[in-house]
Amino acid sequence: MLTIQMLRTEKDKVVEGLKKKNFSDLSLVDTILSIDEERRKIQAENDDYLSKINLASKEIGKLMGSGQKDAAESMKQEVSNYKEQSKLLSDKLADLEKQQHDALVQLPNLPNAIVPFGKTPEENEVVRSGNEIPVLYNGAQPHWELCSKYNLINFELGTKITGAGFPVYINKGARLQRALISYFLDYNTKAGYTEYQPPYVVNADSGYGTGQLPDKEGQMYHVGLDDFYLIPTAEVPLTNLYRDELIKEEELPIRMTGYTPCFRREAGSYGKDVRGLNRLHQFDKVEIVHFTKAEDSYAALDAMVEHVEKLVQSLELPYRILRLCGGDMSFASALTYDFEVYSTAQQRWLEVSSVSNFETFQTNRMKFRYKNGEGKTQLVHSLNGSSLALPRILACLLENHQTADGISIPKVLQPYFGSDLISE
RNA sequence: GGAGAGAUGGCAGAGUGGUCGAUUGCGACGGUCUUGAAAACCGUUGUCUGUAACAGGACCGGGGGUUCGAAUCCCUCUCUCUCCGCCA
Repeated sequence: MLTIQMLRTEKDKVVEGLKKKNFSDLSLVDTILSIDEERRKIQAENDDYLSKINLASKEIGKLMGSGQKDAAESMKQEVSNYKEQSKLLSDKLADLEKQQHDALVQLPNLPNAIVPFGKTPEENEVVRSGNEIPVLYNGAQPHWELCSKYNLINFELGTKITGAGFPVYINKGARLQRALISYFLDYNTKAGYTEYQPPYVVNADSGYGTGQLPDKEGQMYHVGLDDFYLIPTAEVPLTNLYRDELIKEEELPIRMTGYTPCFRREAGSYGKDVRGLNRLHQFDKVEIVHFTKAEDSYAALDAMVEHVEKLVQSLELPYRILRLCGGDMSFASALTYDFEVYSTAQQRWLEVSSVSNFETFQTNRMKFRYKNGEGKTQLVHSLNGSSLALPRILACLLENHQTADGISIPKVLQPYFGSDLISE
């Protein structure tokens, strides 16, 4: 969430940013500021009463000690008056604090200056693209046909044991997926990311920390008996590792990578969007998370984009990188680059990674801070990205690398997969 | 799952109703001494809120209560440790 200090000192900038993000309820800013003003006024009044109570209590202690019971009794009477006043004010204060917080979390992050104006995905900017779109042989098929032709993934079996959107990977399909995960993790750790295996289930505090809760509650699977949530992405457990931490400047930057399954309810999706591997309720993903000092986060974002780009390039898939426009960006992001690979048989672009700088939006809510050289505490900047989401990569590998003889495996994967071809 | 013990500042660890936001040690930072370093000695060293700046206020795992006054007493939740049981 945005800091109240920013709203107070840079209101115009905030409003301008919210407009770019197509946030409609701009009056919320004034509402928050007036709550804040009231809140501070009440707090000052209440603190004054508390101060009087503290002083009087010390005085009573002294009076009791010197045997002046009558004087002590009359002061007790005085204190109880103060306490009544203070009780009223502190109830009001708690209410105002809650109002302010509830309103503040509704404001999205402000977009960076280079974020394009726009409302829809069509207005995203293509930054660059790479690898040629292949010309497929006559008789090429979409990936779901290839999955059953080579017995790689069985969608019906998943439907039987769980439901739609939970595919079963079999034989070479399972092996290819495992090869991709190992390759991605090795690629990330070689670049300096530390590998983590976090829990796949998190508590509500973690959900709040990264912003899935309260608004996107319906997107996560909830384990009611224990009040846990299945993670929708490794970003949630990895980023929350540093919730409520205060670290030294020298500990930054922190770079983490982790492979996890991801669980998403995807309520309301339908049609060609969910065909085959396009959109699933459970899928695998390797994530990278980066924490930096404030002044380093945009250089870190560029480095992450370049890192993911080289990874996609190495898979020999046609791709493009988009800079998302204000209206298409996520709630928490200040700047996002999406990676899409081209699904040649479906003739559409599929998103396989989204790399974002959240600046202090997540860390403010999480209270993740560091002490800078001058001994001042500052909010850490957080960034994350996928590297990469598995199913759509798998789909595009199958479709783009299919030949009449079978599916050829990109060079970088061959050591992990153990072969250069999937054939019947 | 059963029984017991515990949770205090970056870490260790005192503190069982008032002068405790908290003894002390370690660590860290600054200084003296030294050619330099170590040692020794002196000093500083939590977070949040609030203010123009002071002041003021809150915080001893979370929440609630008793009291004029709570780290200290009571209730409750969470977590950790020890023993027993079960188990990949």
